[in-house]
Amino acid sequence: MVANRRDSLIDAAAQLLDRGGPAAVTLREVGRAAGVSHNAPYRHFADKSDLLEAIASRELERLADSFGKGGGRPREMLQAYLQWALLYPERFRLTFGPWRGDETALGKAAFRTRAVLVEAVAREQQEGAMPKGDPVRLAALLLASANGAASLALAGHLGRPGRADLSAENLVADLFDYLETATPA
Amino acid sequence: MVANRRDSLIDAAAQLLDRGGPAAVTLREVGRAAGVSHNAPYRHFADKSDLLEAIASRELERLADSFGKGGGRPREMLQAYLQWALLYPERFRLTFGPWRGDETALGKAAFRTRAVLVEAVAREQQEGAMPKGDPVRLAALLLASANGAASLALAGHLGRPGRADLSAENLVADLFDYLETATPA
DNA sequence: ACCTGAACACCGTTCAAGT
DNA sequence: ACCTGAACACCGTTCAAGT
Repeated sequence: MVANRRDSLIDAAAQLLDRGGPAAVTLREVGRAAGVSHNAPYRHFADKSDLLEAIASRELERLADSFGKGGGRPREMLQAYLQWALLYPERFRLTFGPWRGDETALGKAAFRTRAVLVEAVAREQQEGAMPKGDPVRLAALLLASANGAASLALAGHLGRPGRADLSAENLVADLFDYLETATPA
Repeated sequence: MVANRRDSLIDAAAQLLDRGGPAAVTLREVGRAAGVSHNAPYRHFADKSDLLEAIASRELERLADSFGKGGGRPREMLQAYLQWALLYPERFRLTFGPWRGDETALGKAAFRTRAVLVEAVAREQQEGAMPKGDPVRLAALLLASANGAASLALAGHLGRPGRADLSAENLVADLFDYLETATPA
């Protein structure tokens, strides 16, 4: 049942990430959790950044899969996106944080995730439920809004005492409502 | 002309941050740039996080000031926000990244920055240029969208070959256009 | 009150060596 | 091909000591 060593190292690193952020992902602790020495990971990853990148790549693949399930509507996809981000803050920050490489597995996974959303937006447009226009650009706006809403919510930049309605979910819902209003009948 | 030591330490730290991110902000280098020993900063900041928080706090104050200038319209404020974020990526990520404290100077500075935008949104609504509704919530959506657009642009999650129009500025402009269309005449 | 130098524990990475 | 243990340079933080 145990996957190959590379996968088990990614598993261990992801769990450490969830608990304490990127700083808690030390190669010594990763090795200990996987039952190997502290520099055995260097046989599978170029360095620590490469290991973190492998986590992000896996998260993007899973995100694309979750987009595929459900009714295939943009609204549901973005809500799934928010649930994932708020449930796994560190994975979210890592996945959509800055990269280094150009044409890595990460870039391809990100492209696939976006493509699923773009198709859903295009369908919605044809049904007259969203404004016309380039679906790639509209999907980018949706992703940007959800990303920012989740980021600000996690950082405590949205909430203030007595304003529980300022949630990431509500902000994204507002955006969809505005888009619906902006769609000619 | 030299400010007090605390300010000069923040200056040095901010420059190191711009060059190499939070990891490049080592207390040894900060001390060296400020002409003191590597642990003199501990007389002015509780720890490294506290020093980074001081940078973020200062950036938020400056952002609120820049919001105050110009025509006082939300569209211009958000464009100023994007320019700052794209020009100083590391300060942007630090400022809107996760915090620890609750009621620190950082929280107050963030509140002030948001308040300026909220007032501008309320004015726009009264002029019939933006949809009615809670201006706090609409301002939060604007900030979230701009934040996410800048974040994805910086991370390379927006661009792809031959799609230079997928910029943070354009996405935010699209949002303002949708909001205008969604406003009854 | 503010600063210094030494010291501690920790980390990423490299390398010679093992199977 | 994959792993280990020692070693190196570096870092955040603490502490005894100075002015």
